[in-house]
Amino acid sequence: MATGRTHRPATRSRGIPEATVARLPLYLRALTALSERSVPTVSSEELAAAAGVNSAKLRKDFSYLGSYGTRGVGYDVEYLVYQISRELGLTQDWPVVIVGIGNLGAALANYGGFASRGFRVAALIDADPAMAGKPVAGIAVQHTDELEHIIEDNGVSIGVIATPAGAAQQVCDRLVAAGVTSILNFAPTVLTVPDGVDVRKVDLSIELQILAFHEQRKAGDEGAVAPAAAARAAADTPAAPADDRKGPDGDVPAVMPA
Amino acid sequence: MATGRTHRPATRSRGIPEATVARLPLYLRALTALSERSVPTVSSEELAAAAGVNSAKLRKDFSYLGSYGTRGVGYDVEYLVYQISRELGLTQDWPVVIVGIGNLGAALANYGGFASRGFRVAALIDADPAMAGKPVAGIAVQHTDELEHIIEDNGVSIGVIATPAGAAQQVCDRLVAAGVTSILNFAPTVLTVPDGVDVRKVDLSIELQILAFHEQRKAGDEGAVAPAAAARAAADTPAAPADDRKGPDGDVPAVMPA
DNA sequence: TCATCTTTGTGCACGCGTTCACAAAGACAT
DNA sequence: ATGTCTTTGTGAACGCGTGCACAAAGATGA
Repeated sequence: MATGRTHRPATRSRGIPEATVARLPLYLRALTALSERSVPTVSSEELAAAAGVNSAKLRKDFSYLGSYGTRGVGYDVEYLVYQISRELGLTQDWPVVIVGIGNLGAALANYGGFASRGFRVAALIDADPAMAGKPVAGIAVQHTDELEHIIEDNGVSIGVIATPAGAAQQVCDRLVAAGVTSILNFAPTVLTVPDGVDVRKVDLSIELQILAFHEQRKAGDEGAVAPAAAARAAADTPAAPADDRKGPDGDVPAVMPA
Repeated sequence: MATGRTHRPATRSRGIPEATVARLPLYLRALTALSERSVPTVSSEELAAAAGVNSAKLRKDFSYLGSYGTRGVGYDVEYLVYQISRELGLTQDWPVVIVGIGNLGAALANYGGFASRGFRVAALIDADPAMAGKPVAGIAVQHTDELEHIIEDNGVSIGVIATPAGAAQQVCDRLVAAGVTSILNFAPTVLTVPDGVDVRKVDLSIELQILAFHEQRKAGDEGAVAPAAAARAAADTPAAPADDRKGPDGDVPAVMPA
């Protein structure tokens, strides 16, 4: 099917909106699930529901790819999986290094999402000499001294930073100097990078704070009657030393009291 | 200094743009750092640089809070820390449950970001009976059977899902039924929730795929399709990680509202 | 008191993203 | 072949977020 494609939109690739790019992985996931169930085609309506978005938005997104749906029928699942994978650059193998093998780093190393689609953990790097050689997720941890070496030998262009905040910028600088041009930052810090380097950040505490904002607003709107949460939360609050203390959110937390 | 604050705008709380809310935690972090260094006041320019945003944007953001800067001087650090904390609802203590204590769940439980500002891990929950009673981050893991019990007893309104994708929706349904109205989802699935429940998702594989897209585009721009080879060519600026000073702009926050 | 200087707060314009609504395109049945 | 029915692709309008640029506000000094 879809053999006689005269030519692809090609030049269109340039202008894919950022918001659309951010949704492509979502579509890809839904499509992959359909593919595994051997569903041949899917309508924008169905796929949109599966991806949790608006169908008009989905169609517009696909239109940027030079979408190839069939009116009256829908989209060919396999074909779309291929197109999106290609567009996202997942048809090639991306070696990735993870720096900072603490709890989070180890969790990331073990995360299946890495290996599943186009990504390969090329190395795990940690500053602690005691970690060197220790296997995590089947890969021996290497010392930070090897960083530049590893990046170059493996042609790594994507790095994941899971170090404490205090070390993040320094690690970032070294990664960039060694040739990394895309960074996924889990450390709660603002990273400064030269032009041409992409940084995306994942920050748990920020996400929680945003939720807290909305949660508070809900409680206020409802006159504090909705969930039996607000009332309880206020009354309760055991011990906890003068929480006036805002720890340096950067350093590895010494497990909380309680 | 800046003591005679007469009254606050109060009613303004309603109309804070979502984009602004998402940046408040960023400002708060920068301000907290300043506070620890006992810096009394800060200008929008300085604070913006520390938070990695545009100064005009920052001023506009603060204006939604009914900002209280002093022209010709800047903002009072302590006062602003308090205002933002209050706006985000961090002056109260939010009990949080983490469901799914695998690698990621354990990492989250150990993460200092939780305890540092207004959040308290009320319980760790896992479906594996073998995990029950086992201490993680100083807290004994409880079995899923206790979920509803825990939520109610502790007045929990925020839940974190770190289970495998397959279990996420079911866990989500139970959390919501028990009274949770805000969910932070780490499972790679689209969660369906009733109106009034907020869901924010953190998805590693999506973040990586977005990076891969840009990485591929960089490589393509350079002419060849050599993944890391071309990348290195672009980043051949040797050393000098000193100060390339460039706003980390051009990239959007990691997660957007579902 | 007045002039000058710094920095905030915001009106305005612009661009991006979302959504609606519908014409065009194709499948399918007769 | 022709008509009907389904679903795509997109033009257009709208709303939100961003950044510029400047007037207003207050500090500071003479």
